[in-house]
Amino acid sequence: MAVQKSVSLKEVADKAGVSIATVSRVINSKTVVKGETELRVQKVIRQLGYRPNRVAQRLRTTKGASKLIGLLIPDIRNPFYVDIIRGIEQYAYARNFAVIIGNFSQDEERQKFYIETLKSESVDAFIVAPFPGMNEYVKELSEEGYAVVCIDRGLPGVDLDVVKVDNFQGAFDAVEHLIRAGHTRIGHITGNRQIPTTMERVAGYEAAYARYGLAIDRDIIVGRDSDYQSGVDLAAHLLGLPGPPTALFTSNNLLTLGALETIHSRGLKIPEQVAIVGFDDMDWAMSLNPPLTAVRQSGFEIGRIAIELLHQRIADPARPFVSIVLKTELIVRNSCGYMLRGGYEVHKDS
Amino acid sequence: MAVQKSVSLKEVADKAGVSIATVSRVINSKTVVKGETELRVQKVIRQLGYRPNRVAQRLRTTKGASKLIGLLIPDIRNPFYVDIIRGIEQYAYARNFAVIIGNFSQDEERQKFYIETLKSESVDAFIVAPFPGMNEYVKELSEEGYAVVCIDRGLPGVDLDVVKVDNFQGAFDAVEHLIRAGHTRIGHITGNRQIPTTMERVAGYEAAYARYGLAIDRDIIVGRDSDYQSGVDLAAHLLGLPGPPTALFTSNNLLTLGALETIHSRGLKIPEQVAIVGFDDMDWAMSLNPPLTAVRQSGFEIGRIAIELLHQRIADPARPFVSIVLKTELIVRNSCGYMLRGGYEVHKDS
DNA sequence: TGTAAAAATGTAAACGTTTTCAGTATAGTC
DNA sequence: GACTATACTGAAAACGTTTACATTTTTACA
Repeated sequence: MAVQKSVSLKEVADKAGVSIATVSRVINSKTVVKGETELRVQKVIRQLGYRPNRVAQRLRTTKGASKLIGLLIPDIRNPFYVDIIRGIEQYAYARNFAVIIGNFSQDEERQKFYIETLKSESVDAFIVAPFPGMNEYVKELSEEGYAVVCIDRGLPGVDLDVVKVDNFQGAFDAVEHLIRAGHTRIGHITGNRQIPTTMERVAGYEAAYARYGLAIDRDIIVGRDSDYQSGVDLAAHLLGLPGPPTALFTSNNLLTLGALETIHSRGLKIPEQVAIVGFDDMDWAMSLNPPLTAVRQSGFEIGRIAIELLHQRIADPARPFVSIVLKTELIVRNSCGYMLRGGYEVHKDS
Repeated sequence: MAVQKSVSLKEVADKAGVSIATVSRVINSKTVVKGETELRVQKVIRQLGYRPNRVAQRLRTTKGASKLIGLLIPDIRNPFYVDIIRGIEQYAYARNFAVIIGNFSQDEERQKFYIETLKSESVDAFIVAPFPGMNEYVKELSEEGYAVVCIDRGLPGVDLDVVKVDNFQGAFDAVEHLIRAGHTRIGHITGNRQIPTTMERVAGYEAAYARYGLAIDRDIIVGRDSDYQSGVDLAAHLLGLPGPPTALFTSNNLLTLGALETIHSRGLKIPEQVAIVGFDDMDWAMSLNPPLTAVRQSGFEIGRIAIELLHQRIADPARPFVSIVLKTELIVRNSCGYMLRGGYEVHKDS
C-alpha cells in the first residue's frame, strides 16, 4: 500500500532510448535538442504521464529557481489575509509556483516554527506580514539572502520591499466622514499598539480631529489586541462610559465585528444611537444590518503585487528596495448616520 | 545574494569528528550511539544551529514518513473551510507535520493542478473536500496508495475515510425550528446540486416538511452554486415570487450572507417579514442584526479528526475505512421569529 | 573526400539525507 | 591472552533532478 512510485526521468530516458540528460533538456528547453529526438521524447513523456519531481528539483537547484515561496500570515480567520492569500495564489498558479502557507495564529513560537520549516523546505522567498516581536527573525531572513516582501506593514529600520496601504489617509477619511456626519465624540478601538499599522491609523484619527479643530479625548482611544474579543470588550467599555461616544471607528475587520456584537446585544440602533466605520471592508459588508461603511483596502491587490515584487527580486537581487503604498477607498454605506454639515449625503432608507 | 547555504549533516560530522551516518543516528535516535559521542554531536548540532533539510529527507524516504500532507480546499473564502484548516494545522504543528494548502477556488483545472503539484512534492497523504467532477482524481489518489481522507462529503461508491456532519439531521432541525415558529412556507436556497452534501440537506428539509404534514412546494426550493452571488440572486427570486416564502433556509455560509444582503437591501425586517436559518454558524453570527440562528458544524473538529485519521492510516494502511459523522447543533438566536405552537421560545427583545 | 567547426548527446557529479552492510572497538568469558 | 559476542561507527548507495564537461554525430566548406 506504499505510494506508487511515479515515473522518473530515467524511465522516460530508457523508453525513448536517450540519456536522462537529454530528457531533462527537452523539458527545460534551455539547450537545443534535435527536432526528431525532441518529438520522440515528448511523446514518451506524454505516454508515461511523466511529471518532474519537485523535491528532487529543489534539492538540486540551490539557486533561486525552486518555484516555492513561503507565506507567513498572522491570522487566517481575518478575511483580509484570506484575500491576500487569494491574490498571491492566483499569480502563483499562473506561473507554476507553489505556495506554503504558515498561519501562525498570532503566536510567536509558531511563527518561529514556520520560518524554520519553510527554510528547510528550501523556499526561495518569503512573503511576511510581520508580527510584533518577530522583527529580528524577518530581518535575519533577508540578511541570509532570501527574497523577502513584507505586506501590510514594513519593518522599522530595515530595508525591504513592502506593500501596504496608506493607513493614515484611510483612517483620516473614515474619521472625517464621521465628523462631517455630525459626530464630535468618536471612540477609536485600535489594534495591537506594537503594530506600526495600528499607530498610523491612530495618527490618521488624530489628524482628522486636528483638521476640524476638535479636542482629542485620549480616554476614548482604546486598544488591546487585534482580535474579535477585543472588539467586543472595548466596545462595551466605551459604550459603558459616563459620556459614551456617539460613533466608533474600529481599526480592523475583527474589531469591527466584535464591536457590532456588543452594539447589537445592547440593542443600540445604528446609526441613530451609535455610528460605526470600520477599517477593512468585507465581501459581505452589505449583508450587515445596516450595511457597513468601511475603509476598503484590497488584500487581493496587495497579495498580487507582493508576489510580483518577489518575482522581480528573484530575477534581479540587486534591484533597489521599493515600498508600495496603495490607496484605500472609503465605501460609504449606511452605518454612519445623517450628515449635518452638507455635501456628503450617505443615508438612504433602510 | 544567493540564499546562504544552511548547515548540513556533513559540516556537523566534520566538526564533531564523526561520520554523517552517526550524526543522522543521533538525530533520529533509532539506533544506539555511545553516550559520549552523542553528547559531542548534540553539542555541535546546537553550536552550528543545524536543521535537517526536509527536501533531502523527503527525496530519500519514499516510505510514508515525509511528514507532509496536502490539503485540497474548494474555497478559502468560506469560513467553514478556514476552520477546517485551523483544526488541521493545530495538530500538524504539534507533530512537526507541514501542510500545503491547495485552494482551488471551485475550479476543476486548478484542482488538477494542485493534485499534480502536491504529488510531485511527495506528500504522503491528502485531505480533500471533493468537488463535483473530480471524484475520479480523488479515487485515483487512493488507488495509487496515498492516504486520503475526505472531509465534508464522501465519494459515492468509493471506500475512503470520511469525516462529515449529519447534514440530514442538521437541516431537519433547522426547518423544524422554523415550522414550530409558525412558518409553513419556507424557501430553501440549496448549494450546488451535484454535491451530495447539498442533497442531504434538501432531504432533511423535505423530511421536516413531511414530519409536520406540510406539502412541499418545489418552486421554493432553488439552487445554483454554493457561493455568495447565488445567495443574493436566489433570495431575490424567492422574495419576488407572487406568494413569497415567510422564511428562508440557506444551505451554507456564503448563501446565507448573500440572502441577507438581498433581505436588507429590500428593507425587509428579520424575523417579522422574513425569518432565516442558515447552515453553518460563523464566529461573528452574533454580530449580525439580528443575530443569526444557524446550524453549527465544527470545521475545527472536522479538521482535527481528519488529520488524526490520516495519521492512523499512515501508521496502519490496512485499517478498515471509517466514516465519522459528527452531530450538528442548532444555535438559536434571533432570526426566526416568535414561536406560535409553544415550547420552543427563541425571542428576546432586540 | 577530408577536415574543422558546430550541433547534439552522453557521462558523471552534486544536492543532503537515510540506511544497509561491513568493519572496528569494547566487553565478557574461559 | 585469546576468542566470541556485542556495541558502536563508517563507507557507500540511493532518492530524481540539473548541469559542467566530454564525447559523438552532423554540417559546412575546401
